[in-house]
Amino acid sequence: MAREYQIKRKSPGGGSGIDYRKELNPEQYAAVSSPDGRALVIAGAGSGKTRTLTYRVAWLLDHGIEARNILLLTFTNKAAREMIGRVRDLVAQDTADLWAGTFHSIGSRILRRHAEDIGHTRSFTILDRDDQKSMLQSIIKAFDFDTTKKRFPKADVLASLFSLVVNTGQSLEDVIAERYEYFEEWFEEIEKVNVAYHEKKQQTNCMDFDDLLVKTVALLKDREDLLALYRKKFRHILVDEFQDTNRVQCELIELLEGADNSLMVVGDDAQSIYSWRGADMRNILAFPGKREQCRVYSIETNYRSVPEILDLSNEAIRANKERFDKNLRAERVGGVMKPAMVAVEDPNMQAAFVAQRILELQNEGMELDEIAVLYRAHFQSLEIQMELTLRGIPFVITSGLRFFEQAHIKDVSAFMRFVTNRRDEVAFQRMVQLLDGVGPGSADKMWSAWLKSGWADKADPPARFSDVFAAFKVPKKAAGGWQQLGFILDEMLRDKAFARPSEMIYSVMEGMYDEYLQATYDNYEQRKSDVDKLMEFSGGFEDIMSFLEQLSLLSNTDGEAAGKEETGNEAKVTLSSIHQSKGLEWKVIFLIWLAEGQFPNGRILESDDDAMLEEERRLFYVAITRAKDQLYLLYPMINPKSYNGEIMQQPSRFLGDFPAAMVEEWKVGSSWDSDDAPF
DNA sequence: CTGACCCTTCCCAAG
DNA sequence: GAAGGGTCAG
Repeated sequence: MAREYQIKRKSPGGGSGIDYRKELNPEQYAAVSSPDGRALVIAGAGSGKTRTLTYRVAWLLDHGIEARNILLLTFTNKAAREMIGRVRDLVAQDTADLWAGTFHSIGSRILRRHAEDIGHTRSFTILDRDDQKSMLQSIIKAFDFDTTKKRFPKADVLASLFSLVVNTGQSLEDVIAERYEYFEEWFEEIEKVNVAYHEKKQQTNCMDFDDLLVKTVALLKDREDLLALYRKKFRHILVDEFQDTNRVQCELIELLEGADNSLMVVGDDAQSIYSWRGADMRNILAFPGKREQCRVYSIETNYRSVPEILDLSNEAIRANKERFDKNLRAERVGGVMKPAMVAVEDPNMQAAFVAQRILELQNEGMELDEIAVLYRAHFQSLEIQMELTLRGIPFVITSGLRFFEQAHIKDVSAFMRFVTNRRDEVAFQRMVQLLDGVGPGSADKMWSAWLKSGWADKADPPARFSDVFAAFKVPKKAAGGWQQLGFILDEMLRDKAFARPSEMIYSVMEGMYDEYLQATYDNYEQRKSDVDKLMEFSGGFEDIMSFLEQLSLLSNTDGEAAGKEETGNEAKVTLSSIHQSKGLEWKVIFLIWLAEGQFPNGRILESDDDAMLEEERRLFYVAITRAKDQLYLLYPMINPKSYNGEIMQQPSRFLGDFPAAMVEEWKVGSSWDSDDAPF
């Protein structure tokens, strides 16, 4: 295979030789070349926001700023990787010292360095939603509240509630009153659980996602020396998707910004779609007002969509009251078709239409990876998945479940978590309950024995876990497995250091987990191949701690790194929630389930909350602005599978927000191939 | 401890 | 209309 090798040319002045004026439009250039200080860039959909940010980074590097003095905050790790990759292609400077990532990953990075200062160790575990749930369940169980007269909120409800408290900065009482009023009579108990939850995280050396932000902010507030250090480090801060930052994130930015660092935030108020996790549009709306001498740039030339689609999107968002007025101008000339408005009988017809249209497009020469099907909620993709499978159309799906959150991946990593963080009770419980004959009861006893042994609190792991374990009383049935578990953990140590992540996974699989998978699941092959992918991914890591950290911070949109699909490089259709499609684009978009109660979502209609409905409309806006060339708006008239029986659906109100003349109505009829006739 | 059975809940979006 | 949680017998 030929090797591709490119020389990065350096201009005589030491700069990259980029002709910024030529490669950017005047609006983009103004933002990219902004002087030091504070700047807000309002960049409409498809206006080259990513391009602007990457060129800004290049500009800074070109003007003598060192990579280690730049902090780039993005919404997903994937976005960070892409931007850094593009910067690297642009400039000759080494970008390895540039900090780029999500708020969570940056927080995690800072906290690892100073874990001891906040009562944790460097090997703290990051809890995902599932771990939080287990921890909360055991806490609730231990309290043993009297729930005979009224039911107590479930663990995952409490997890959302506590998360909202943290992300909005409101008190527990206010959040309950505002969003969970039906739990008000449990207020005192909920507060107790919250306190116990925080204590337990501290005891077990664990942090949840929110802690990564909150504890970073607390650390910087608490320690002037560290704050000064990081302020001095991050002279230039850039923030992407600023409209979706929440209060804690904003606080972190402001702390690092200090009195004289440069801060450029980029965003689009029309694309704010995360208020439900605490995002606050006021952060972007109030940004200039809060700062002296803040420059505001507006980028309104759209390069992505044909005018037919862009005009539609401009009309669609106009129905919202809360917004900056802007008018995106299309750079592109007219396309081949108006957006299609397609009423179909039911979800099956909807799926059939999408599939058939995809095949036709493919015949016309369209690559499948230029096509996406977008929806409000993951479950709405079901019929599409089945139909595409049936017709042999390859697709990738961004499911709600992250790679790391699958049971078998979590099982394997529980071993690694426990070896590195011997206070990690959740991991311990998970690990030992894999043994035959061990359930919650014996797991509890074993954990107590482990605590009593004293090894949980020592800085170094025992030379041999098996020796420590040998003294424990275990159920007869589990004796063999228990001993084997000790040996597996021993293998994960090399003298006093840890084995490589890939060696650890190998030990777990060979030692017992492969057998467990075979005995437990009927889709053994699938799960085994996931673990293989995990092992492959782990090959890139020497250090177990950074491996585990990466794993828990990976989202499914960050995707391929953990190797979800990636078999071959065959082009595939993308199926995605609208939220996860943010920042991406395709030539053809199918937007499905445009019915009242589906999109806008039923709960939002029930709540009768204008602000939430406007966010829903912004979501619609995000969806249609993903399309470059073709847009299909689909509306199923009947929903046969709603769990209270078949119901007729009204078309989404969003379809009435623009003049009918802007779309072309497609009348869909159907015919049966004689072989497939139902009668 | 495990598996069978019944009951309730749920189907909103994610780092 | 499935799936997860709780309960009870073996």
